[in-house]
Amino acid sequence: MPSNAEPAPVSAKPPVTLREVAAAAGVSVATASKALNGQGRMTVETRERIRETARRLGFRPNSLAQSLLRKRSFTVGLLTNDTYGRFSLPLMAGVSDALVDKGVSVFLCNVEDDQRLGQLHVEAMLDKRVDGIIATGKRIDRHLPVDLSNLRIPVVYAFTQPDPGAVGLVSDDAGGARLAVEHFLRLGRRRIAHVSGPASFAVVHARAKAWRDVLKENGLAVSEPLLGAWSEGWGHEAVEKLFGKAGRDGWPDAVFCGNDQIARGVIDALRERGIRVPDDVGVIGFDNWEIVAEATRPPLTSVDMNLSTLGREAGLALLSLVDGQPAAPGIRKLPCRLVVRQSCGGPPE
Amino acid sequence: MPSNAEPAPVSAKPPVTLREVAAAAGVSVATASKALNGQGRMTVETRERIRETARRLGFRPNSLAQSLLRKRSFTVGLLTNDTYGRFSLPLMAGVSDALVDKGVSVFLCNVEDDQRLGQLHVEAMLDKRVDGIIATGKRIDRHLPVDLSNLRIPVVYAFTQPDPGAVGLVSDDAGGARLAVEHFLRLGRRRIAHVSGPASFAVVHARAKAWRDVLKENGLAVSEPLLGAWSEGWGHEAVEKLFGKAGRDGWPDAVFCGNDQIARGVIDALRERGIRVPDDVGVIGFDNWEIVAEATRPPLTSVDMNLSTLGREAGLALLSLVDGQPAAPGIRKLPCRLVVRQSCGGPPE
DNA sequence: CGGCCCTGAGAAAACCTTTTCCCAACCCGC
DNA sequence: GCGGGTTGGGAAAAGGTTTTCTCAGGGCCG
Repeated sequence: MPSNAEPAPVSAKPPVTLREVAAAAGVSVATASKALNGQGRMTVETRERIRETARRLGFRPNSLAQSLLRKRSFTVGLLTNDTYGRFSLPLMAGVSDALVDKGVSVFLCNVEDDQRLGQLHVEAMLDKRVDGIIATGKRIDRHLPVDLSNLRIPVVYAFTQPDPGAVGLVSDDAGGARLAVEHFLRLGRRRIAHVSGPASFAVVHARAKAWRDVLKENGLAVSEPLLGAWSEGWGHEAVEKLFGKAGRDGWPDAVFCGNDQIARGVIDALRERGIRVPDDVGVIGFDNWEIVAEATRPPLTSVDMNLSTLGREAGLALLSLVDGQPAAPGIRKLPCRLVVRQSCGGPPE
Repeated sequence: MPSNAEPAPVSAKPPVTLREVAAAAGVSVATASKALNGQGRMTVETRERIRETARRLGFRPNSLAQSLLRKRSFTVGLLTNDTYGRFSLPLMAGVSDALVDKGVSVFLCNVEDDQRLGQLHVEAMLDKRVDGIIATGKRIDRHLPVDLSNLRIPVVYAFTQPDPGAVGLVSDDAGGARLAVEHFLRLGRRRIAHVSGPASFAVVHARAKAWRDVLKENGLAVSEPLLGAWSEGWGHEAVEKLFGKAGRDGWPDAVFCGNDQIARGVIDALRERGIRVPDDVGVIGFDNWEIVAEATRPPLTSVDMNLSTLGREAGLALLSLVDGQPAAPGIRKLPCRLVVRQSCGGPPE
């Protein structure tokens, strides 16, 4: 039973093709193509007439057809296994932002830690003829569960362990740690403890080494870092270890934490003990996870890894690789940035 | 000066085409295509020979060419303006997971709140002939800064305000609030306060209304909800308002919070006042942001909006729209789920 | 006035796959 | 032996664009 007052379908008419534009302008498709791309030779009038016709008809070239011919799809794949963490999102946004302006779109590929899923996504990308792939992870020292080593298209690794000989971008963790410790030193702090995550993370060692190096360079006593978990709970425990012993003289006057959650735990635990932050002890975190850093009391000074810049750089690096520019393989470290809030206080008077 | 010991290029050889497979198998491309797709008629031997040849050569059909012909690209666009929040990530992962198995890839489009960026991305999607678009936001009651209303391809809205007449999926905030309040009631709590976010958010009212409704249905006294910000700080303030007045008798024995950060603030503030959670007061949050919910002391019972399920459903809904199945327009609400931890205690003895 | 070059534009191939139509050969029954 | 049906497989068009080649006409120089 046909309905007689059906609303117009949402507009099923197919997109305008170049052929239609050419017909409407009274030229051949070849000429139309050249007119729109600024190629070939023709009178200014012809070119303008075609352009105007295309505009009037709302012509937009079919990317699929273009890609098929040019062997460039203006598309890249973004692999990640960090779908619940907070690292990948700014990174992905950075990639996307860097590329959208160049007309390149990004396929989101969530591979978790699942080999099958990784395989599936990589094959889908290859079939769709992406121009390149960016691999991203939640850990700088771990591989994604996929083999990207013989892919015939360029690959850039961002915030994850690259294949040997590939180009990788990571944050400069040691530099970030330096930033923090040197900030403490500038403020006159001298007994700077370090509380960080599990020893199984490479960044833990990189940051700890930088912390120790800066202390040594400044002729200060060096102790062992306290390694535990990436959690608030561990921050509490660490405070117990550091400030549990009697004798205020042995207490640190600054704590550099491996991430913001630990720092949060440290600050809370210090307050519960009646130790003032920043007056008695300064605290610096890592990651600059704003929602945590701004909720601590006082707000937390923290090292920002500039992940969206990292993503942006990764996108641009991939693009130049796609354009055939050879890139120096190896790992490029991007600087961190210290975001100063109120957990370190000012210089001593 | 040509180098004489150059390492072999990473393998610049182009992918195997169907034509090559056909030639290798000694048949025409038509036959090869039919053999691989299970179409047409030919002897079992021919079919197997072609398949074997394709396998041996590592043939993979060019999606671009297929898409061009079939007028289906097996790609969809995912628009979001929540690149730093925690809502979009599980949602995006859900979409991606639901689609990858169907061979559909997802374009990530970060539009922030930028009209230009939105326009850019939508045009790129259209040019790339996506089969459909999923629009996602960080707020259920706000539009994305793009017009998706006359697009000739299907659009599904997930966790954002849909256009009238479009299909939208959101979480059932009222249902979620019910879950929380009824849980309190089952545990014997009777004086249940509600602390939530800014009145400018629609969800604040939806949840508050459900809270009030459940109380009324159970013949309990109803007060005004405390509306403020989505922050820990507001949780602290709210505790001051609720528990500042003398007279322990007037105090609530449960607080239902509009999100986990508020709940965190509430729990911390209660502890600072020496009020025990859950013994004296039960607390429930919203969002089930694990990293927060598990860090509160005690760990926080919270309402989970099942965002990855929401994403999955959005993906499937879009797919069936793309397949031409008409979908009932309007907003579909997906149930929430209460994740019980330790901030509510057991039933009273 | 003839040859040459330049200009403006079109025809056709190419990209890779799918699908429709077609054809030759073979088998069967009469 | 011949018409009709079936079987196995190929030719060609289609999808939308880009690019190379070709070509006709006109202007210029000698």
